[in-house]
Amino acid sequence: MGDVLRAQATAAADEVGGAWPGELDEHLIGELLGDDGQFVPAAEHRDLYYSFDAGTSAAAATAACNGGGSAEHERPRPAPAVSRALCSVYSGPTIRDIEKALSSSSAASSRPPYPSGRRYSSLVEAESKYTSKVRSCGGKMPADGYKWRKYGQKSIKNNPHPRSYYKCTSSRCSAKKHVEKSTDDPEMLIVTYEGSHHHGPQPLFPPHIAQPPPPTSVVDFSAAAGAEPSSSSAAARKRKNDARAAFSPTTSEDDVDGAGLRRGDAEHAAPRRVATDHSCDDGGGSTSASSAARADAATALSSDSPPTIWSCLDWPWSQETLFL
DNA sequence: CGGATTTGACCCGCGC
DNA sequence: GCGCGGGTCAAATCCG
Repeated sequence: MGDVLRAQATAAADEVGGAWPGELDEHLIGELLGDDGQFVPAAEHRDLYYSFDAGTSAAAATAACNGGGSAEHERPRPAPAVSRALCSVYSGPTIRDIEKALSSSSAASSRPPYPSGRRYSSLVEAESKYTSKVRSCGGKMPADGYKWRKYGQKSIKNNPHPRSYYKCTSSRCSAKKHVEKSTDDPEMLIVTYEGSHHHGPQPLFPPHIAQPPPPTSVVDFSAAAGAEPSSSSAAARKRKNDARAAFSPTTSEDDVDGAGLRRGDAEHAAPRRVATDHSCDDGGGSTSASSAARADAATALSSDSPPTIWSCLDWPWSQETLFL
């Protein structure tokens, strides 16, 4: 989880400092992340995280997905292409989500940290389990920067939509999530995260996808991902490969209802259409959404986008979190 | 052929 | 103790 947090914290710092990554970033990240990589809320920086109001609503998320629109806060809106791209890339917990989770769990302290199964869940589920409502883009659930493997699907009582179960593909990572459609609003995906990511980077924009931003806004994937200090080129290569994997269309998070296309179907039905059709509602599955994200991001980053483009990333913008 | 997904079976906790 | 429901496993299947 630390990697996402680090990236978000860096983005937040960038929002304030205007430089990426800068000394402020490193300082802030250092404070945000504890020695063990766990998120440590820093009250003095709270305003940095939440310079926008609490209304990171699903409606705003949809607006972001659709390329801007009704901005409920004064923050500069992302470029439409980048907005859509990131919408398709990240849907994980927000800083606010995590802080809420930690604050709520702090009340119920002295519980084992990472529930790894239902044998523990009844005891510790409030510790590192939280639910987010994510408004899907055209029925697709955007990737959240991690690589997940679906390991089960179960029909749930009182919900016509089956629940899909995912594990993080990292071998030593116990993070899990399950995704189901809301009974009230099928456009809303209820994503329940459980456990934490213990591994390194799966950054949003690996080098093979997009040119790195200008020097003033270089995205340091190794740092942004919260990895331990780079100790070898092999580790660096692995991180890059992980980054690639994070972008690979290996999950079918959009296929929450089990009625989606198989990978090949989704990928080949219109694999490049959405790259030019700047629509969230591409109907091509997460694969195509990711392709669109990559294409848009590459376009945004390699074109005349401002160097501080990352500072106005309004991500994650489609979260309503309900902590259990 | 390796990796990811699907899906039925199985396990376990909980309520009655 | 039993049944129900949720979560996980693992073989089968699919795809690049």
